Amino acid sequence: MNIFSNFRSEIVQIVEGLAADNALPQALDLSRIAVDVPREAAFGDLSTNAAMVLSKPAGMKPRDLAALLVEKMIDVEGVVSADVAGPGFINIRLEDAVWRRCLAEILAVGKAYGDSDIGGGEAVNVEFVSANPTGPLHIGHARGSVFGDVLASLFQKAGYAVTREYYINDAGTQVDVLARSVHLRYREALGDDIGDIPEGLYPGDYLQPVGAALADREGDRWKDATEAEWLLDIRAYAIDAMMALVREDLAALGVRQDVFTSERQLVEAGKVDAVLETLTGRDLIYTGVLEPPKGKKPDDWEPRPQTLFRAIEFGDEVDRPLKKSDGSWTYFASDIAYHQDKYARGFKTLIDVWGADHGGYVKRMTAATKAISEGAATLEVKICQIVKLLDKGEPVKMSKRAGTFVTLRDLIDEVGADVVRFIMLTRSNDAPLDFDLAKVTEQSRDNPVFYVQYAHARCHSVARMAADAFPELESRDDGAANLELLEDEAELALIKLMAQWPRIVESAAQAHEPHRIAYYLYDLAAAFHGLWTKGKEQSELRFIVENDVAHTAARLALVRGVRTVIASGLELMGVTPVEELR
RNA sequence: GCGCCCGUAGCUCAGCCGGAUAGAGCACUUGAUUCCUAAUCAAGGGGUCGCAGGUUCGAGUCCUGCCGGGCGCGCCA
Repeated sequence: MNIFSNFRSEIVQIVEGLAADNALPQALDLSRIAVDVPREAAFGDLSTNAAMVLSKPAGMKPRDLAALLVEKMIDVEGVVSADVAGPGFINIRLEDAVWRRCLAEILAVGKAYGDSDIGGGEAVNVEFVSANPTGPLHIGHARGSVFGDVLASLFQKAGYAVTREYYINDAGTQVDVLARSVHLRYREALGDDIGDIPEGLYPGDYLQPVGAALADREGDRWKDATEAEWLLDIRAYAIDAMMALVREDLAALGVRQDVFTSERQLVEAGKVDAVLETLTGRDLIYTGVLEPPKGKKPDDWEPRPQTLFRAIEFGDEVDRPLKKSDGSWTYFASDIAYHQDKYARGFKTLIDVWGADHGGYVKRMTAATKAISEGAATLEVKICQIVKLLDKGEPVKMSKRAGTFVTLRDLIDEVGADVVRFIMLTRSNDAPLDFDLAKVTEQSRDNPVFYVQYAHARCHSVARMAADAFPELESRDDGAANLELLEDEAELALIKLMAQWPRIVESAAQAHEPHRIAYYLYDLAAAFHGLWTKGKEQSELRFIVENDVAHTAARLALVRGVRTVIASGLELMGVTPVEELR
């Protein structure tokens, strides 16, 4: 049940009824009608802009049209009053019973509350992380990982058929560098003195065990061999080892992707040649010479004929190169094939989650997606801005050589996966994020993870205390509670906030903004903490009322509702709701 | 030089398809604890929503120009 969308349907029916009676024109555009929560609780429970958005096409003054609508609205089930306000808003007040029924529904459906079918089972592909298989994930990957994972969960809860996907960039020059780095570690494991890691190779310690395992398995057969002899084998081995590392890191963060697509396999299966042949057939690929970028001309710039994709025709600024000078495909070329592959697998809605440093790449990829699907598929790229790692307000030095940790795994070991996940969603993806190691484990209102978890734990605490005070309540289910005993404004306000959960889920899914979940949970936690303290100041409002099983049962039902919604939200974020804080 | 993102309270940031008197936390001031976890709560001060135009019944939100910060800009991914 979603009170807001239900009521919107009522309004639409009223307008259509008036049109049928010729009191309003036929075929009005009703799409802009919205039902919201008024800014001030004093205005009422719901408000709608219907009269204002329809006034012009209806040829009526907003307030006159509002008055017409109000006449019908007061007859709607559950409505206490409907009033015209301001420029033509209609404020609606609902019977308390409506809100109590809402609570009853939350208790009945549990964590499924908030599930929606607006997705209609539509297939959505969310590609995220897609880090190069050259090392463990670092803190920068953490944000994209959590963002993509929770966005996918949101789609699921909103009724879409989601695929979580990881693109393995195992075909470029980076993985050759990886292979050489591993060969060095392999020789090291066999006793060679390798000295300092040469410039241009990966220096990380994490390659030592990879080299050692290789030495164990293969002996010294490649020790003094030429690169041509070992490159393919060691590269394949190293990529597998790195992907195993990445999967472990993702698992530690609670992320599990459905599909891993290998760039190399796309290339070897001829998918790149195929898609580019198709585009060539449509005259979207040509050989031309690009202008150097103005104002920032690379030192070694020289005009050169290149194989180019007509990205300009699809909204990009310049046409984009597809081939390197050595004849191999650019990353862009194989990425076109990859997106074509996703489209061919039936996805018309594609989402890519990228880091801020890839922002300059968005237009060409959306252009290419339009081209390969001939406009049938849309790609939306979500850019996650950088994460600034701090400790007590001071930036943490990100030296690879120094002991300061930078990997995702170290971060998880330090503060826990739940904290990492929650904090990564406390900002819009467009805004840079400060991740302060000291602050995120602090137990204060300033730390949203703690604040929300504390509210959830308090809900459990009340239940534990109540079980002692009223053992007979344990065997009773919430359905037996008389919710009419919930009369205080603060109690009803809490239910009204919970009633917003389904629309929060829907709007966050539609806007592709998982951070709204975190903000909502913070608000709900604040309302709950407020009611708690109110009970300290007015003892008749305490959840557990001495010698009054009925009131206690009703309030326990309310608390269970809060707990359900918070737990539902936390689980959507992939965060474990805790029952006790220590 | 061009493109993308950002600019909202002293600081860090929310603000849903344009909607009513722009919100939260921190910091500051004051108050609440024999009592379900005070790890919390209540109240108060604090704003030219970067600047200037435009569209609209209505703009923090949309459009244009400018200013400031970040990221990126042919054969890295």
